[in-house]
Amino acid sequence: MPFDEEDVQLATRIKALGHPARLAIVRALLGAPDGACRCRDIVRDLPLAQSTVSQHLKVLREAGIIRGEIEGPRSCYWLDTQALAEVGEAMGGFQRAVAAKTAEPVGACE
Amino acid sequence: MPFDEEDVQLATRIKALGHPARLAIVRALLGAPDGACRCRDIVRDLPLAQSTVSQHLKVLREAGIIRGEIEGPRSCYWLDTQALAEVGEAMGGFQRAVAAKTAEPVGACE
DNA sequence: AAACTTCATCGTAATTTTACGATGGAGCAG
DNA sequence: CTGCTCCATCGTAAAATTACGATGAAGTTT
Repeated sequence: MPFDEEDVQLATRIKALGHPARLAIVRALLGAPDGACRCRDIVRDLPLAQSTVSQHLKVLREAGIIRGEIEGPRSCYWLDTQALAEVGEAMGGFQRAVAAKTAEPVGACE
Repeated sequence: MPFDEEDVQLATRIKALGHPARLAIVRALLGAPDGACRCRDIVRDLPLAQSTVSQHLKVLREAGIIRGEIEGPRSCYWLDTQALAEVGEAMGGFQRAVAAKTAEPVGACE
């Protein structure tokens, strides 16, 4: 895959967020009143089997979006705020570029 | 898939952006000096077969990120600025929520 | 010790994604 | 009309994703 290494990582992170369940997980982590943890609650709130949720957590972990401590029974996850902010930054860049363009509509098309 | 319809659409759009090639396509469209079009140039700039690029364009089109006119030879694509801005907005929301949290670090974990 | 809860992981299956070459349609150039 | 370029689509194949249930490890409770 001849693509920029940095782009591949960004794409991986974006892709990790591209699933309703994982979106829900990130929101749950964001909304956690304590620092950021949680886990069995996530399973309880999602309409998915426990093993499937665990798998989604793994995807997010491998993409670097979240971090986790897997000690014994109660595991614990929290957001990698840096990584999430980086993705947000990239998207914000798109949004800003789009805003700058919206003045000049389509242009050369036919 | 018992998920909120709105979340499914958002996830689909995010997912569509989660591939280096499609990221490159969006950037090319953003960087186009004319309004927004282009097509053979995209193929030329990507290290992928023409049919593969066409498929990526289809993914972006079906996710609502881009729109296109497929008249005869020179097809033409442009960004759905609204849709892209919406994704950016959702991500920006994450970024902002993260920024509000960064003061209070981890919290309840062990 | 025995039972229970909380998870990660494994095995499995169905579906989707990714990528290519081949094919064929549509317009343009000769 | 013939050939050319541009591109969507089809057929195909390999790999990844998504989702379950089953299993078993690691603490906790009784």
